Amino acid sequence: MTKQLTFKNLPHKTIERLSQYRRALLLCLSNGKTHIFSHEIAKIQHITSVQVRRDLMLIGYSGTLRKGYNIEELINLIGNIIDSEEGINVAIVGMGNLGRALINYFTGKRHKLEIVAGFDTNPDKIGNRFSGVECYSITELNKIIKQKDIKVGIITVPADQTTETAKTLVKAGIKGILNYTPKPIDVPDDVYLEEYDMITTLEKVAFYVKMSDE
Amino acid sequence: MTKQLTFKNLPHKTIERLSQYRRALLLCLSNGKTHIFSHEIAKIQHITSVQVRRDLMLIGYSGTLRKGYNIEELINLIGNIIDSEEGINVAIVGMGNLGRALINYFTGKRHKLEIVAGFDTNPDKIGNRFSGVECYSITELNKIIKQKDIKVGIITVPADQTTETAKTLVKAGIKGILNYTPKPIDVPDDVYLEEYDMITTLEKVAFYVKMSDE
DNA sequence: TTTGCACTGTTATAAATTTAACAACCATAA
DNA sequence: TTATGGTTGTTAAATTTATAACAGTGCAAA
Repeated sequence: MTKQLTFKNLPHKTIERLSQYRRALLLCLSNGKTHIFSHEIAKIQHITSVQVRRDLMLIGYSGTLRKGYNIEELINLIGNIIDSEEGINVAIVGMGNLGRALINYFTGKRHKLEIVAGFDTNPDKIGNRFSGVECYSITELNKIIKQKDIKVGIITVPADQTTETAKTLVKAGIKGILNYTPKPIDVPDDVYLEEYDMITTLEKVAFYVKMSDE
Repeated sequence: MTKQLTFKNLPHKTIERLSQYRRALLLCLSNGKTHIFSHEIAKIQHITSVQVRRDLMLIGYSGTLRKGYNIEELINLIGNIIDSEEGINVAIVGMGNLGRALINYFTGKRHKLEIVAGFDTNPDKIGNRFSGVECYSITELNKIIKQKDIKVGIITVPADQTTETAKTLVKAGIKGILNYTPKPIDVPDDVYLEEYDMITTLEKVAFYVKMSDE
């Protein structure tokens, strides 16, 4: 009869929104705000206040009537849910523009989630650091992944190297893969896979723009 | 009683999958294949064959029993649905790593969808070409958008410039925006907006990796 | 022929997700 | 004191999306 103690069955979309709420809340906090209403969060995220309240209900957080939610408390709670206590190490395979862009985005922002290695085949890149992240040869991938206890791999290699890269990562014992190439990959069931295809998204935007014309 | 002639109410997810089917089909075609079964498409995309058949039903395409779908025909049909006949011009605002990565991805691949301009504030970039795309000063944005009839804008600027960039694009009359910064933006109802946040996705992967441990 | 099989196309059902509806609460003002 | 208004938390309904079930079809083998 007690509240759930694990968060294993939170809806996927709720997990995504929690991450977004946290980012928005951190910004509010840095602006000196201490409390926030559900409709304020909703406005920022382009969703309804009901959805916000429902998500917070699912994680068992209660606000104060007419005062809203305590921003700091909520940030901490979301952290307890989505972060791993001991932190998770991440590697980027493919240090081209996209790989380096991702490193810039992340570096120094999420202390519980750190990019600790980059990999590439280009000898000019190997040995260098990009925003503080060292680039290794892909031939060392297996070794480094184990050495640094890397659990998540981001694939940003050219499309034709995607399949091979994924295999290498899986063989090295990676637990989660985020594939940014347009080529879908196959992974064993025990590896969590998320794929995002920028071309698809742009084509979708173009489609709805076209539709609005007709 | 006739079949639908417009595709305005295709599910959003179907639109996304159509784009992905096409990409997979183009690859198959270049490998010399002429026909494909629903379960083959499904395997590539990590979905079920039912879903594939359902999507194709929605767009009114019929395959041949025991022979599958004609790849070339299907590619053309998908093109008729999601592409705009006269093509759509796209601009990228923010020619950092991410912007340049996107240009590399797209250039020369989608003839009905072309990146025709980049914008930045950095004087070192302005006037240069990146993978054939010229970089203009952001002060010229309004002029160039109209001159080149650009309908879609991709935002890849640093987070703190996001809001301003979005405003500028909207004011210039853009019809669709794809926002890759972690900062949500507001746009009028007649502008189609798609936001994608790389940090959220990585945090999601990390969450499910953490969960699989517990 | 006939039977079985491997597909497609479609309708029916289920699952996931969002939205609506509303009771409960309490600060404030009349 | 009593009403008003704004906000939370929760249950119910609607919508969207995915899955299952199955009829229909025609090739291939017996």
